Amino acid sequence: MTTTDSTPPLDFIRSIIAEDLKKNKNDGRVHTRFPPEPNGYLHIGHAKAICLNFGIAAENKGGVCNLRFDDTNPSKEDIEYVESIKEDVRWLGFNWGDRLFYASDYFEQLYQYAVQLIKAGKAYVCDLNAQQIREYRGTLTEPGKDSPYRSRSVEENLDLFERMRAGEFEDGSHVLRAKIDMASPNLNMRDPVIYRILHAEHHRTGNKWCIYPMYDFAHCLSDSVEGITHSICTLEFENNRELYDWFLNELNVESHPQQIEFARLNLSYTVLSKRKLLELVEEGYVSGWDDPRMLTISGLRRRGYTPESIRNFCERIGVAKRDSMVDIALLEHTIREDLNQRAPRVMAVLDPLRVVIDNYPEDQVEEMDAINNPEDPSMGSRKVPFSRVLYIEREDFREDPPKKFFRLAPGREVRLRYAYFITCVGVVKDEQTGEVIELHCTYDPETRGGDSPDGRKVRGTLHWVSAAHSLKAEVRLYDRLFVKANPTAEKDGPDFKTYLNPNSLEILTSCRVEPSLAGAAPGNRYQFERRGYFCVDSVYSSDDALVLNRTVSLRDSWAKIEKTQKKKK
RNA sequence: UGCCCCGUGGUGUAACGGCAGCACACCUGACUCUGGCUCAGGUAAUCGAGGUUCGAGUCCUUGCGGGGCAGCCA
Repeated sequence: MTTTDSTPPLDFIRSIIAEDLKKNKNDGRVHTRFPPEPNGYLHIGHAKAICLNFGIAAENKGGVCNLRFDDTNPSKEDIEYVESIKEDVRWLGFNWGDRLFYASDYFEQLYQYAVQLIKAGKAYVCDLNAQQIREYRGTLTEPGKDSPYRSRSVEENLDLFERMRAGEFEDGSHVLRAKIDMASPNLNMRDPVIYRILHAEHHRTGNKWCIYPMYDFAHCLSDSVEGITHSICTLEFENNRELYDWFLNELNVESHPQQIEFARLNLSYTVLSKRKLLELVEEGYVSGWDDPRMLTISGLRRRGYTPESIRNFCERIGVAKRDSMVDIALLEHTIREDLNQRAPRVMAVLDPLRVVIDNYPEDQVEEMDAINNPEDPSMGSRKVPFSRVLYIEREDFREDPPKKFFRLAPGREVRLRYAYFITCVGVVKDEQTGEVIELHCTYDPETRGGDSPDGRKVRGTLHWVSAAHSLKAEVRLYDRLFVKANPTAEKDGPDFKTYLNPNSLEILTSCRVEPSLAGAAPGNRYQFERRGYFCVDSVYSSDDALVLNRTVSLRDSWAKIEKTQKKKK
């Protein structure tokens, strides 16, 4: 096949938009919006929506994307959330320019739309309480019945609605409802509530209002007011689309956006619903919204993820209508891929084992040349001090090495990266516990820099630090938050928190890192050679106490070999 | 049980009605001063049954399976 054009295939939403553009629908405009409710922190699922909406705007000439806060329920919302959302969207690399909006900006306008609906005989004030409304709504299989207040006169409705606004009534005593069809097979169309009384202080409008519009009413009209062309939302709003269109048709607005639904993101071994995340925060299972184990944007940021890696992830998972569960391994892949290119390499020993080089001069210190990033020569090199007493990783020594173990063992020679070949000549153990507490080795002075002039090869290369020169550090290792791929799978199963991974956080307090990490700033990212990617924690780390988070481990084929070896036994 | 939506390798996603592709994961091998990276290769999929058609993952019918909807939440 001859490929004349190499444009990547479009997802179904971008295809719709491309078609619209071809037909010059909306005068060729593309205008999207990202409309979070400020009632929690953004997570990786929101990142998908953000990348979609801002991405589509950016891909199309003249396209723009609004940031709009859907703040119609003051009882759940807070200014803390709007600030964090703005920060997160910005951090992800998107810019809403001067297009920052709030549904609360439109409260007066929305009220007038409601009045218009009443005047058209398409809305009425209902005095039924919540319980009664539910009963009158009918069920999935049975039609509902009309509210006794459905036939109030326009005048009476106008009067009542005005008094609702004026604060004459208590919460719950009246609602404004759209007059549609109590027998509709779509429950959303059975005279939905569009305004409720809520004597609550709003984070932006204060006490100006005591009635607030419902989502279905506010959202379509906010979209319309802003001139949105494509209103992209998640699948659970599919049944709301009929209502979305109903309001815009009845009110005869000039701008009628098209609602398009896509499947929200599910990720294995975690939960991604605001309610559940909030539960984890409030009940203390994690340290906060930005706990590095949380798949919130702020958690991922603190964990060491880059915006690029997250955007890349969102691009690769695609957009479709099918319910799916993305493998967390793909997220881990995208951050490894990014950090492999940009993270400076450094040597750090997480679980130190003391090594004495018996034939190395007591007071000698050599500065070894180490490459900062083999993937990027422009990052140069640095000096790493080498001396007689070193630390290596405890797991890099086995007194009785299994098959295919290429690291240090009694009598075996390995390379210390950028330094010398060493051979293990002695093992010192704790007399009580039998634990190995120190190794004695000899080095071959001819192998300085890591190569042997006689062409001798070694199978293993270990990372190390000089005991006297290394810095102490605390390292936090994170594992998946849940032990089950889908902790919420069973409908009537146990609470999702029963599947919490008890070992999702491991704190190592006696780590040793090479001296070049002195003064490392919060947020700095490194590759600890042979261990993984780490970043300086933005909360706990300080000048005199380094704390690093493991973003993700390196791929570890030895761990796989060892695992299959154990299985065979 | 009413209405709406969705079924393509293990996972995610492509394929004007015309050779089922890509990525992750997994398994080999090569290379390597990171058991990393890179490179080469491999295993593996159209939910079932009918129908339309020269030809169906794609269109139609139907069955099965999954998800959503009965907030004065969004």
